Amino acid sequence: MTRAAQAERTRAAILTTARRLFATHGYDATSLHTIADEMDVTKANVYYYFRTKTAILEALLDNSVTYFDPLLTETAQLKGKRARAEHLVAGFVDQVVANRALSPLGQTHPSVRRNERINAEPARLATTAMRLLYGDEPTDDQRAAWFLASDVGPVVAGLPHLTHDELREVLRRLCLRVLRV
Amino acid sequence: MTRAAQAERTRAAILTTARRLFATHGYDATSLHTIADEMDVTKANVYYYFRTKTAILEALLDNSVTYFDPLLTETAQLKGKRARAEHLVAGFVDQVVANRALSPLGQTHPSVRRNERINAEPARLATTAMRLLYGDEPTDDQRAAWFLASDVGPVVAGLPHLTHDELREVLRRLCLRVLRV
DNA sequence: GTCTATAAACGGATAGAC
DNA sequence: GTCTATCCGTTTATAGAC
Repeated sequence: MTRAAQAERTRAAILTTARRLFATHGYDATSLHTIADEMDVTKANVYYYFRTKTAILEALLDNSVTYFDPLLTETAQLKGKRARAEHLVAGFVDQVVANRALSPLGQTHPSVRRNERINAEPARLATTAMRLLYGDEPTDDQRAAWFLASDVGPVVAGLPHLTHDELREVLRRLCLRVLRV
Repeated sequence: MTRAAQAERTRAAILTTARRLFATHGYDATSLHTIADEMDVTKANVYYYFRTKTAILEALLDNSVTYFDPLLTETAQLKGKRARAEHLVAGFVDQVVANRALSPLGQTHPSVRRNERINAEPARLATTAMRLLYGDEPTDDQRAAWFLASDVGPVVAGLPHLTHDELREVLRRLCLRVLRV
C-alpha cells in the first residue's frame, strides 16, 4: 500500500472510530487516548491528522453538511409540501439508518451547540429545511415539530432489535406524522 | 439560621446549580469547581454534601423519579387511552416547563445512559408509561413514538422566545399528536 | 459547615527520534 | 507515518485547620 493510501485509511479510521465513541459516550467523555487505543495507534498519531480534538468534530459535521446540502437542493425542486416532506424525510432517515450503530451527532449535543463556528452550518441547514416544509414564516407548532423530528437519536437507541428495513419504515412514518402539522 | 437549615439550603443550592450547568454545558463539561464557584463556595464544601460527582447526578434523577411516580399512579386510575395520554402528557409537560431554563436531564444523556445503576429507575418508569398508553405489547411504532415524545429537550431549546404558557400549549399538542398513533 | 492546601490521575497538545 | 517521552493545565477527590 502506498503511503498516501495508508494516510487516507488512517484518517478515515479516526473519523469512524471517533464518531462511534462520540455517539456512545458523548464528545466530552471521549478522550483522544481512547480513540487511539480503540484503533491500535498512539495519541500522537491521531494528532498527526487532526491538530485538535475540535477539528475531529468539525470534520464529522462537515460530512453531514456534505450529505444534506444536495438533499435540500433536490427537495426544493419538488412542488407541494407533501412531496417535499416525503423526500426530505426519506433522505434524512436513510442517512440515520446507514449510520445506525454510530447514531447521529445532532445540533442538540452540547459540544456542538457551544461552539459558534461549528454550530453555524447545521443551524443554516435547519432553517432552510423549515422553509421548504412550511414557507417563510413557520408557526411555533411547526418549528417545534421540526426540532423534535430532527432528533431521532433516542428512537434509534430504543429499538435496537429492528432490522434496518424495519427501522427505516418506522422512522419514516414517525417523522412524517410529526412534521405534517 | 440553624446549622441544619443552612445545610439544607446549601445542599439544595448545589442541586439547583448543578442541574442548570449540566443542562447548559453537559454533565462532562461541568466541573465541580465551576459548580462551586457559581454559588460562591469552595469545591471542598460541595464534597461535604456529595461524595462524588456521580452522586449529584443520582440525586437529580431521584428528584425526577419522585415526581413521575405519583403521576403514573394517577394515570393508571383513569379509564380510556385518550384520557390517560392527556393526563400523562399534561403532567410531563408541566414538569418540563417548570424546569425550562434548566432543561430536562433525560435518559438520553450519555452520562445517564452509561451508568447502569443510574439508568435503571428511569427505564422502569418508561416501561410503565408505555403500558399505560399502549397495553402490554406496544407495537414498534408505538414504542418509537414514546421514545421521541419523552425527549423534548431540543424543542425547548429551539423555542426560547415563547412564554411559559405558550410553550406548555405547544408541547402538549405536539406530544399528544406524536403519542396517539 | 466551610475553608486552604495538596495529592493523584487524566486530558489535550507538542518535540523529536525512527 | 508512527512512535516514545514529556509538558502543563484541569479535574476528581481527600486531609486537616478553623
